[in-house]
Amino acid sequence: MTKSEVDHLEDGYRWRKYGQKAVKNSPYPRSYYRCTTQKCGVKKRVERSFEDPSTVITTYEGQHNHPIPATLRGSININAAHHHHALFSPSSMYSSAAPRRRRPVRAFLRSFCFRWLRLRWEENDGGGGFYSSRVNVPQQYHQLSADQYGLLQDVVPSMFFKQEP
DNA sequence: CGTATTTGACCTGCGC
DNA sequence: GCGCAGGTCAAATACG
Repeated sequence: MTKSEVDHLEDGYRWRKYGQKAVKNSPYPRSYYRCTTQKCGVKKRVERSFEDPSTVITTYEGQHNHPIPATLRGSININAAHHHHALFSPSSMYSSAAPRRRRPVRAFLRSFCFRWLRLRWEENDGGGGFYSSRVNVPQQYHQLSADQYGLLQDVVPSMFFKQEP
């Protein structure tokens, strides 16, 4: 979920739109995209929240079997960082004070973890919020820079979501 | 021209 | 079955 004026957020990959449908009980349509890289079956859905029209909901399905296209590497979403602030997106990897300076991934993960925990806490209904209070960032990710967001996207959810019995 | 998007038709699963 | 909702196809269209 991302606060954004624009519907389609730059995430480092190339997408081709293949459908759009009306969503019941919502004035906003849902768009369907496929990754344009051959043999990569990743899809995503994009829709605007009808409870909170200032946020867009992007749902990814599958895992990319290829790196981020070279033409987009290193220039992800720098401009968009001024217009919206994602809970977890490439734009949130750049500090607002110095948008063009990349933050180390480990620092980014810490701040993301904090925001994520706070959000879960705020919306806690007593039933479903599972979380870990500690984040162990695998060693191999310490040296990654923000332009390797695609790799992070694959590992971050498994680091943060801890299912409790 | 080649490539991406638009958009109504089509398909599929599900509840009744 | 039937109707609805979600998901996909593909011909037409737009656009560089």
